[in-house]
Parts: sequence; C-alpha cells; structure tokens
Amino acid sequence: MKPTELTGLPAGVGEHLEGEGVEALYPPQAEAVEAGVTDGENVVAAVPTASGKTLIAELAMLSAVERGGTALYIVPLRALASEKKTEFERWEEYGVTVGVSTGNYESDGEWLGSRDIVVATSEKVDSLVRNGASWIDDLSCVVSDEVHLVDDRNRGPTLEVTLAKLRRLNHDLQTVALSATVGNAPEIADWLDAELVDSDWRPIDLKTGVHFGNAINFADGSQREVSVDSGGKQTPALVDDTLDEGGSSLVFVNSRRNAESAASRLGGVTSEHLTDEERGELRELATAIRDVSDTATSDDLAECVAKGAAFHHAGLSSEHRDLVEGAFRDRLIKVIAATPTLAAGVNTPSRRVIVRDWRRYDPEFGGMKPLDTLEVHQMMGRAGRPGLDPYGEAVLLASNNDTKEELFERYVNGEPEPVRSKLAAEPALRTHLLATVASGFANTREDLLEFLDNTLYAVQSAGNAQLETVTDTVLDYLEANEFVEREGDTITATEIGHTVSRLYLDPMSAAEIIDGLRDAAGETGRDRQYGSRGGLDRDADADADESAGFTTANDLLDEGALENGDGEEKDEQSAEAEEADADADGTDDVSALGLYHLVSRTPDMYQLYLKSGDRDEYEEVLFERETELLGRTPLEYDDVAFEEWLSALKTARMLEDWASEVDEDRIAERYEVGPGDIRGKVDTAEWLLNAAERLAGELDLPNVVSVREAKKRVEDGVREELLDLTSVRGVGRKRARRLFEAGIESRADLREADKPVVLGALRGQKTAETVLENVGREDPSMEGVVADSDAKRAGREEAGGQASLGDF
DNA sequence: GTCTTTCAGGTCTAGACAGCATGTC
DNA sequence: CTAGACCTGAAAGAC
Repeated sequence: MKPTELTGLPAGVGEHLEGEGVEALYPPQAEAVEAGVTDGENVVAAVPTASGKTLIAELAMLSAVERGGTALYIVPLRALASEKKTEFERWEEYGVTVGVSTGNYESDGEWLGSRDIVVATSEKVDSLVRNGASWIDDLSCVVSDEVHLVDDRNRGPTLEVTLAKLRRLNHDLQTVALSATVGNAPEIADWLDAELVDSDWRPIDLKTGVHFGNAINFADGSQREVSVDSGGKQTPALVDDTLDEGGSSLVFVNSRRNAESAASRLGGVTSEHLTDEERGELRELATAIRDVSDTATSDDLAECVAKGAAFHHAGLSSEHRDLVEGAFRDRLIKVIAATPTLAAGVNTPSRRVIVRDWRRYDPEFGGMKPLDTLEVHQMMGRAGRPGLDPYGEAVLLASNNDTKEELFERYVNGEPEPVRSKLAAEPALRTHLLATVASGFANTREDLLEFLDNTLYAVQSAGNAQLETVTDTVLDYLEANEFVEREGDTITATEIGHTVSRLYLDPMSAAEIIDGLRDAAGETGRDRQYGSRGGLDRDADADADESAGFTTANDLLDEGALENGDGEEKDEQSAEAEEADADADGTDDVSALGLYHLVSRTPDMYQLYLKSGDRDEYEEVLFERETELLGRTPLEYDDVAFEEWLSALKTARMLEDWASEVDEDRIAERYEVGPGDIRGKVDTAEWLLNAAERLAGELDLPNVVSVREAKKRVEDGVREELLDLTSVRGVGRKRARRLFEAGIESRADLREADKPVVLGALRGQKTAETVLENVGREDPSMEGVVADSDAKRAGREEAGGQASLGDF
C-alpha cells in the first residue's frame, strides 16, 4: 500500500511521506490500516522497535485531526516527549499543530487545548485529568507509546489507570497502543477492546547471537570469527571488529561503574581508528563536555570522548546525555558503554549491540538476577540503523558453553515475558484511589471497584480478590489520615485530600509531611489516631501481603527543633547555613535541614544510597543535629527504619550543601554522585517543598515561612542572605555571591550601587546592563564604566565553572 | 632495593515521573 | 537458596 492511497488524512500528508522515501507501508503498518487505525478504530500494535510504530501512531492521530478531533500521545519519558514533538512538528505545514506537556516543560494549560496533537508523559496526563483540564474531555484519539510499561512496578499503574480514565471520560475515544513484542499481546488488545497487530517483521534484518570463544554464533546458524586477543576480553575484540567495518557499537552493562570503566578501556580501542579530523572534532566535544559541569564525572567523560568512546548513565546531566547521544548518532563517538538508560530512552541506533552483562544485582532477589527477556530484547532492538546499515547485530557474551546455551535459550530464542499489571499494590492504589475519589470518578467502594474493572488488572485476575482486599486496606489508610471521609457507603475526598491529589503527591508523602510539620509546630495531632506510615508499604510491591496494623507515630513531639548551636565539628559551610537559620526571627522556625530531611524520607524521594562507611558518619551527624529533625528518630534496633532515616539524612545534607552554595564538584565528590543525580534530587526537593508549603498553608500551620524559604534556597542553590538578589532575573547563585561580596546585598543596593563595583562583580558589560535593567534601575547603561578592581578580585575567588542546571 | 605482577579480600550494585511560574554563567 | 566486576593492598616475583 502506498501512502498516497491512504484515505482520511490531511491533504498533502501522503505525498509528504513519499517525499520522505516511504514508498510503501511496512507490513505491520498496512495491517494497522486494515484494522482501521485511520478510521478511528482501537488498535494495539505489538511490533519490534524501529519497525515503524511511530507512523502507525501518526496515521491514527492525523486522521483523527482530519476528522476535526484532537489527539494525545503518551510517552514514558520526558526526553521522549520532546523527541516526538519535534518529529510531529513536520506536519505543521499541513495545518496540524503540536504541543508538549511535561512536568518541567509546560506550554500553558488552555493553550494546549488549542493544539491538534499534544505529547505528554503518563504522569502529566494523569495530573491533567486530576486537575480537570477541560480539553481532555474533548480528545478523540489517544496513543500510548510503550504500553508494555504497564508492567513496571512504580509507574505502570499510572499508565493503566490513566488510560482507563480517559476511556471512561469519553467512550468514543480511539485508543491506539504501541508495544514491544510481548508474551501476551492479545490480552492487552482485549483490555483495550482493540484489534491486534502482532508482528515480528523488521525493516532491516537483526542478527542475534552469542559470542563464545573466537566467534559469534548467530541464531541463523552462521558464524563470524572474532578472535579474542591475549587479554581474553571479548568486548574490546567485538568493538574492534565492528570498527574494522566502519560501524559503531553499543555496550550494555549492569552498573554505572562498569559503564565508566568499560568506556575508558574501550577508548584504547576506538582511538586506533580515528582520522585526524575526527580527533579534532572529538577534542572540541570533550571541551564542550567539560564546560557542562565541573565534576569528576564530567572530566572522565571528556577524557573518554576525546578517544572516541563514551559512557552513559543517569548520573550524567541532561546536557551530557544530549552531547553524547548526538555525537554517537553523527558517528563521531564510536562506542557507548551504557546502563539501561539508553535502551529505554531516545533513539540511538548502532550497527552492533553488545549485551555484556545479562544479570543485574537485585536486593530483593538477593543476588544477581537475569534480566527479563523483554528488557534484553529492547537493548538488542537498538541494533541496526535503518538506511545506514545493511543489517544490525546483537551479541550476548558467554564465557563458557553452558552460559552460551542458556543465553540462546533465554534471550535469542526465548519469548518475551507476558506483561502483568502491578496495580494491586498498596503504593499504587493509595495514590490512584484517592485521585479517583477526588476527581469524582467514584464515590462508593462499589463504584471504585467497578472503575477498577476497566483496568488490565481486572482482565488478568478475574475472580481474584486481592484487588478488593488491598482497596479496603488503602481506604482505611486514606480515612485514617483524613484524606477521605466515609458516611455510610459514600466516600468523599476531604479538602486536604483534594489538594494532595492535585499536587500529585503520594498520600503517604503528604501524611509524612503533615505529621512532620505539625510536630514542628507543637501540635500533638490528638485528632489523629494513626500515624503516617501504618502498615503500608513504602515502596511498590505487588505481591507482598499487607497487614493493616497502624501504629501511632505522633504521640510525642520533639522539644525545640530550633536549637542549633554547636557547630564545632561541622563543615564550615553547613555550620554557617545553620546559623543563618537560627538568626531568622519567629518562634516556629524550622531549620532547612529539618525540612530537607522531612521531604527526603518521603516515598516520593529516591534517596541516596548509604554506603558502608557512611553509616558511622551519618550516625554522628544524626547525633549532632537530631534536634533539627522533625518527628521522632526510629529506634536503632529497628534496622530498616533507622537506616532509612540515615539515608534521608544523607540526602538532606546534600540538599543543605547545595542550598549553602557548596560547589557542584565538591558535592559530587562528597556524596559520590554525578551531576545528574544532584539535579534530580534538587528538583524533587523543590517539588516536594512546594507541596509542603501548600499543605502548611491550607492546614494553617505556622511554619509556612520556613518552608518557603527552604524551598527558595534549594531552588536557587543559595543561602538565605542571597535570596533577595537571586530573585532578580539574570542573577544566579554565582553572580549573587559575587555581588554580595562586593557589598551589594539586596535589590535595593543594586539599584543604588556604584556602577564600577557592579561591573566588577558581574564581569561582562552586557550582563551588567541586563541585570540592572531587570532590577529596575533608572539608568542601566554601562557605557564607559570601568570595572572596580576590588570587586573583580572578590569575584575571582568564586570563579570556577558552575554548571548550568537549567533543563535542556 | 625498587618496580611490577598476582592474588586474596572487601566493596558495591539501573532508572527518573510529578507542581509552579519563568529564566543560568 | 542465589553474583560478579572492580579496587585495594599486601605479598611474591623480576630485574
């Protein structure tokens, strides 16, 4: 079928596709058309990566738009949202408008309603539904990309519930779901009342095999000799072999450290194959990478990149990732050693994919657990660049014959696992039941259960009472924490319950925060029978059996969360930060550390890992600063709770360092994290503190001011005294500190200050003018002003590239 | 005596969504 | 019930 033969699309689309080189639809695409994607029919397409899934989605959305409707495209990752948006924007010349909505990149709410196609993450869509975005009701088509992720413990239930809600809001909604090939595609189609397109077809051949000894043994029976040198290392030999043919490789490993060390070793291989021109370009790229962030991670990456290799994992900042991915696509970087980030993320195809580690540490499992077949298939699916490579190769590594057999059985010839709903777990239901009640989808227990009937879980567990049991446990929990009220059969969300739902908080996080703030305010919480934790799981866990034995958490309050005092052994900066807090007036003051700790121990914060040596260190920190923390320290023999408390303390102290202007590289070194991790924690803390501020405001708690200040400090990464300055546009943590040191301590000062001093602190003339303009100075011109040298000197001490932590 | 290799023992372990209101060096 | 790659430091070996 030719694209121009398609009907129901906006004029010119078929021709455009032909212009892109689409002469005929791929078989799965044609199948989808036959199944009615362009006629508003529900379709589930379970096809391999890179076999034209996106076009199926585009056909559905464009035809929906042509019929006068609007479409929503749900992605699992923010990075994917912007990638897809750019891709869809090529239809704008045919009058189709595109918008994106994710947590950090939001086109204004109502404006989105005017778009024909909106790309959003599943959480964002959920949030839009919770907040009653009007245009959601008017959708005519929803596409869910990577639906197999409903299997994910943490985020799967959100997608599942969101799809159920969208379909409930609009019974005529066309649902198109794109999935990797999975074990139970028919079941998913059944859930969504959709036609199934299930296919293994690929546009370019994928040869999968196992390397053992001196050859790759492919599934088709062929062999390729790749002899391993004296060192016995398979990976470098395979990378070298690909390079001989002018191809690049992607190596998947199971830890960040492995990714980094593999990249550094592979640099030795790639550097042998570079042209002088490439060397030059790589040197430039390395410089760009160093400029992103002044951390060890950044340096290490730059060093590898100069040799044509790179590593890729979540410790990298988004700028790092973009640079590496881009250069790999441009074939400048010859090999990337990556953790699974890259398998799920944006499109980075490669001639050869090497799955080096096929087992990964899993604490629940108690050891190294084999990766799911589905996950390995996702990695292998990155092999082969359409239009560039004749075929792709995906290779697993075996060091002995038994392993070789096992790998063949499990991954090369093995079927991917079926997708299983993880909805019947407390953490998932906690948040989704509250949201479902709060946004009016259900107001009795029966309604709720009936609503849940629209989920994949219901399809998969007919006759299983677990969902019902967990629902009851969770309803009890929500009622005990005053998020819902029950009167007879009727369940309604309380005012605070509504807020929690709209803020997109896990109710357990909200309860923890409320308890903590009440505790600090000296309220005993006498109306509250139950503590925040209760018998509920902190983390997602579908199959654990739960007990509903709530414990009282809140009977006593700590005295004086205020006593800061003794800073003897503390890091200078922390001590100063503390002092600043103590200086602030008001009796309900809570230290920033206390608040950071509070949000860090919430299930919405992914805490820093407590390394073995850390335990002693943080026990000491706890001893020194316990009075600042909100709520009671768990007893030491309660190992799990105590350990969690300590790692939250570690996280909190990192945030405190950040909010005390400690340099990024020092933080990275001190907490053994990458720039990406720092950004992530800061981001989450900002979000949670904003929620805390709202909750405190609504409950009329007296510590709103402290919360707001702690939030602003993390936001800007500065101590209290700079907050006034950083509120000026164009002034961040570094410039603010330099101004402060030059004696300019406030916006008012800045308006009055001597221009030479300002120029000295801010360096560039243009920068200084812009800043003065932003602060509202009458005459911002710096024309002919000569920088004051004292200010310059003060400024220089602070010099040292601070990362730009802005997104994108 | 000094540098290098080897080996035993200990350590450490993937990822990343959301609110709100706009802008770092 | 379950691992394995990497690092560190000490001991052994090479010159």
